Amino acid sequence: MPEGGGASMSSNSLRARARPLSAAELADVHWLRALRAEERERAVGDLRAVEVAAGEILCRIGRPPTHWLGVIDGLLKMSNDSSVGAPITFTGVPPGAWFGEGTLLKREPYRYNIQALRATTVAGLSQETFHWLLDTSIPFNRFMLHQFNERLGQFIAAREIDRLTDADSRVARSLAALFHPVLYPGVGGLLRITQQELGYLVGLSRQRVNEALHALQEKGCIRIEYGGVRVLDLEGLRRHVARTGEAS
DNA sequence: GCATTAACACGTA
DNA sequence: TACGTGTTAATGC
Repeated sequence: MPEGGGASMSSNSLRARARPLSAAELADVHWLRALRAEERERAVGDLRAVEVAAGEILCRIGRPPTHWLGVIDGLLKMSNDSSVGAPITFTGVPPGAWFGEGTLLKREPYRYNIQALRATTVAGLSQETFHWLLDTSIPFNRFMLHQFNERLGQFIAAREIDRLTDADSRVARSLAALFHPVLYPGVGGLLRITQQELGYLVGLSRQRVNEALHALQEKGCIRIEYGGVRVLDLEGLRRHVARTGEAS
């Protein structure tokens, strides 16, 4: 799938496809565990899930948000509007991630597109319940603070990745970011992502990503699997630096 | 020199 | 069959 483009969809059709979450899916909504019983009861009653097809755009720049969103399974990406200028993928959104609170808090339209890179299950909490939790639940606010704090760390890391010139290091650090255990607890040891998708995320060709992955596998940091990457040494990825001089 | 695109073979879901 | 991976060749900055 090329950068940008993809299927169009109204929020109405999303609403029509919404269903309650299964017990297993609810268990994957980690912030629920922090809530008090009555808060959790209301949140669970409000949560809905939708299946988003590959290429579908879940959030479109300029549209008003209606829900706080989380990835149950699959993979999304956050990007700018390709019609405005060069298409830029800002970040991948893996399982376990919850996002969109910024637009809800500011009560402003989306500033990014959120598009499914492949078939993805997305959960949504209505903005009314989101604001109710924000107004009443200290555990929920604590979770939010924690999430913001971790996000800030990711932001700094992203700046650092941008300054790295070595392609292998860029791939390593980008992978490490996607394996963030607090922001993306749903990823586990295996990240389901194709080398093509990783190329869009890092800003490299598929062939160069393939080469970088093999180099990282050689170092024992990861294991390449069909349609994904298993991380064996997260710290090694985070600290990855360009190999200094072979014999010159 | 290094990364990119294009092209192709091959293996897997 | 459709898709993802591994690899090579030609091209560009």
